[in-house]
Amino acid sequence: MAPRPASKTAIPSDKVGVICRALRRAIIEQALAPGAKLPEDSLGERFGVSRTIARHALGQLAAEGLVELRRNRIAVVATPSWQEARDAFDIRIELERLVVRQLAGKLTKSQIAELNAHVDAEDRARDGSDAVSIRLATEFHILLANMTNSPILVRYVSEVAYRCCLTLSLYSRPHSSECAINEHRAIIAALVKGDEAKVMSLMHSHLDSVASRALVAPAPPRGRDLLDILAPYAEEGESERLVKLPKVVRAR
Amino acid sequence: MAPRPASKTAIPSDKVGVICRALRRAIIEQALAPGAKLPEDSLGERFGVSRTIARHALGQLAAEGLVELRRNRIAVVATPSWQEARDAFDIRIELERLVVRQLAGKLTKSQIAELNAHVDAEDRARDGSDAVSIRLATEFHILLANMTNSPILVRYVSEVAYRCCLTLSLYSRPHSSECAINEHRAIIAALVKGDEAKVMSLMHSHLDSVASRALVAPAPPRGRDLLDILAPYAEEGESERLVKLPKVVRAR
DNA sequence: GACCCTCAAAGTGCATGCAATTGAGGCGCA
DNA sequence: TGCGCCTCAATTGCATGCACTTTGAGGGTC
Repeated sequence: MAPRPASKTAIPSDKVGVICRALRRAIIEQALAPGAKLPEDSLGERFGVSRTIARHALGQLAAEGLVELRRNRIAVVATPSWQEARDAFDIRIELERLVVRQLAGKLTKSQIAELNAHVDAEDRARDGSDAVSIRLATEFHILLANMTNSPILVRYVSEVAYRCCLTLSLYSRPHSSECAINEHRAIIAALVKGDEAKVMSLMHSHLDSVASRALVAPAPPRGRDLLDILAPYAEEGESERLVKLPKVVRAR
Repeated sequence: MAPRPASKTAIPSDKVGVICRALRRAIIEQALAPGAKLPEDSLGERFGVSRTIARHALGQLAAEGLVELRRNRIAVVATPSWQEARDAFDIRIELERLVVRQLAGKLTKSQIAELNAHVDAEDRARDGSDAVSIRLATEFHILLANMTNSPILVRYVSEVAYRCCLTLSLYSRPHSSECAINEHRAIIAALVKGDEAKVMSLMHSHLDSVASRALVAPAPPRGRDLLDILAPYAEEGESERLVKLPKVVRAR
């Protein structure tokens, strides 16, 4: 075995998990934009593991919908269609309504404190980069899900929240997020008060407004394949011609 | 609804996918009961691939919650706790309400025919093994999800349905499923009629009744670790003692 | 100048090999 | 007999190697 550089391997390494978490975070902070290439060996080299492990991590992320795997091709950060984005938000709304329904009136003092602290952090980050704001906002929802103590719910909410985050980076215009922060505070308040119906409706309208602020037009383009971008402009029956446009247009 | 481009989520049509599908099916038909061991090399040998591939498949199934992966230990078919089963059903109810909401009044003739044909198949299988009935019932729900043309929704519904199926094999007593079949027919009828509210409530009560028929008592035991079974019987403060019981009791 | 053909470089698909960990049976001891 | 330690086969964790596929750059042709 290759001489391992003094790493404290006494702990269960879980290298795949490490890579997954790193990539997830990079993706939702838009350090890795949709369409970015993720070659196995670069990944392996970057994280000090073999291609085998990098590959395994990519497989997991693909199952979560954050990465697209095509046979014999380099993996890329997923580029969800507008419709998929809309679907993801629809699912998310239902799941998070479930979260707050389970949580209403059941939060402990320390949980409430934790939530408030998180929103405070969101507040402080308002002047920072959009990417960080988006990540914090997403993490607020995941924090909530965690408090349900339902591993399944946590997993689904996290996954779908990450996906939504990814779509935001594709379809969203630069937005101000103050309102979102206030909505988070309102949700906490309703949770504490224990008003189940109220908090479900708050969560619903919160996510709905995030979605509709973000997914304004079904006009996608950024980072997508030129062919896809041009498709809607093709006249009826012209698709054949489009495919054969000169190289420069077909370029990726 | 406008015809949506078919899912491009055909991830790997390769060997990993084949193994995953085979194992999923074996698990929901209870050919592989919860707790059953899944050694990488047996799997590889059985499917004519190397351990690498078998391992990858196990990773995917673990991400779906059908398999439990413990470091340096043989993978086993998952044994969800009673609470996890309940959580899975709760999530499933919300997701499937979403499915029928999207589908109400929008089914094509051929889709309706397909659904009816499936329920007929369920009917015919009523005399067969319980395992097949359960699988067919599950596949009815997945068939519905497929008709939404939302890859994300399909994936989540499938996953959670498989999980529920798995829990049925753990906690359910032998049950008669005629009522379930009739409920399926009622759902189709309401879908055709386009009564959104009605079909959502039908789906809700259908799944709720399946869940409550199945998850009767929070008393689990089959196939679980002895320690877990004995845990509730431990007196306060005795847990320490329990852990140190002689080997024969700790046996798995 | 645009097209097409060829081919090497880059990258994936998968099997295999070796080290590390586990747990089950065997041996000694009370 | 019963309990604990020790050892070894079984099994996983991971890296590496080889074959195959895709990519895209260069050069020849019209």
